[in-house]
Amino acid sequence: MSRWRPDARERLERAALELFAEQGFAATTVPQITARAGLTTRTFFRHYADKREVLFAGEHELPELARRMIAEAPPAADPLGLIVGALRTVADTWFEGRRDEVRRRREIVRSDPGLGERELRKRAGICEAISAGFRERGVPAMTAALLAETGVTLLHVSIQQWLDQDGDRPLGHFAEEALAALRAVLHVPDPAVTATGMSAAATLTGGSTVRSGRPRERPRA
Amino acid sequence: MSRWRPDARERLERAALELFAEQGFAATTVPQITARAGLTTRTFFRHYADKREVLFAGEHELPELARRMIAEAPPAADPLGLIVGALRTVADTWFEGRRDEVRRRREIVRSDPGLGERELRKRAGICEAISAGFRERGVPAMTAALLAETGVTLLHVSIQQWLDQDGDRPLGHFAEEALAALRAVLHVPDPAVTATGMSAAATLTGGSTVRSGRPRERPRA
DNA sequence: CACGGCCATGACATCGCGTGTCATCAGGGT
DNA sequence: ACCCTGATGACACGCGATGTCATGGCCGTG
Repeated sequence: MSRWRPDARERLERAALELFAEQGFAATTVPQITARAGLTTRTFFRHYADKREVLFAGEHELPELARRMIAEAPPAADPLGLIVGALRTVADTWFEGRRDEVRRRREIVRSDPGLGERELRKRAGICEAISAGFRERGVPAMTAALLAETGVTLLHVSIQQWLDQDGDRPLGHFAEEALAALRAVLHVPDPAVTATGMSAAATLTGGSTVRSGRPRERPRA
Repeated sequence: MSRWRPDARERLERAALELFAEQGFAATTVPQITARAGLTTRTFFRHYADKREVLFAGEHELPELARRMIAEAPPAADPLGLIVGALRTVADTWFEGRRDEVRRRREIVRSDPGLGERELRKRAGICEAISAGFRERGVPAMTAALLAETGVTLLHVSIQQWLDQDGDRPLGHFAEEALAALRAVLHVPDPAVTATGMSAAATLTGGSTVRSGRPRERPRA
């Protein structure tokens, strides 16, 4: 272990984080990162598929972990219970106590559309894994997909509230609140009002041209 | 109208679609597209922010349309009714009758991770627009976000089933089925079964090292 | 009808990302 | 001692994406 310092990935991630915070993601080049880490550009791309990926390292196992959490749970457990339990576990073991760090990360991701896309892809990967886990327990495909999407949505929505709050209510509280709100909103057996909503939507859609106009030169970052 | 043929965008999109179908998205270069369209590379990027965007042209107004559909509906309408109505409208006016076309598009998007990311971003944009529409009607932020995510999820899940089916049930049927399934799944009390799910999750999470392993050189397209 | 601004496009240059390829050099097993 | 493995450096290169300037129809104005 004399020729190369053994912590290449750690150095790369640290350097990238620093530079992204200092001068933004788009303005930071890979050579800058590798220079600060004492490595070469080629080495960077041996560790990360692209420049964005350096921000999402460490989450690579989440899909597989999520799938196992769902698939290997006791056979008798009901699906929603699994979602709620997983939500609580993730909230406690992954997020709680790291709020400022998560906030800083969110700021970086928000600053660049490309990073946002990558984040969405990661979420979709976890979602698909959860869905697969449910299918392994015999849950029909559509129900499995809905359970997975709902779980991921509940976590995402509650995380946003958790990060935006002024106080310091734990993430779990927001998750419970989100589930309660979702339930409240879906229990609506009022066909008359539903019909009103339909007609309104149809009115707005019917008369408007759906395809027209063109964007000019796009205002990029 | 003699110096330039006036349908630059149409030609670009047609050429891009053809080339993507012929030789794949990644293997197609922008110069190839512009050559077939009789234009230059620079012109391509005047119309589309990046190579992927040429596949998503025409959806640019969807977020604004969605926001208006929600925000400008009759004040008395209940939120879920709006979602259901919008779902039905979109299913009938946007998707119905285009199943093969939508299938082909899905195949292209599936073939490239970058296209998948862009698709997710578009979905997220529509979701945020719907959420904004609900907030304009006074719906609390968390509820608005949940409604929007739920609506988009229902549409997405039902579209997948609709595309995968052998028969030709209309998309609306799948949407109704999805809503019913989501309700059924959420219509569960919170007994001790939740604790079972929790313990299983905790067991799986507790003992495993969360950060380890590294991907080798990634297998790109 | 002539002038001039507007705007879409062409032509050119350039930067950074991402990849293929080969050489180099540690450690470990035989 | 030998070779294999595996991580890294060094170099080249193609393509995506952008800035800048030139060109020349279109259209409004006087």
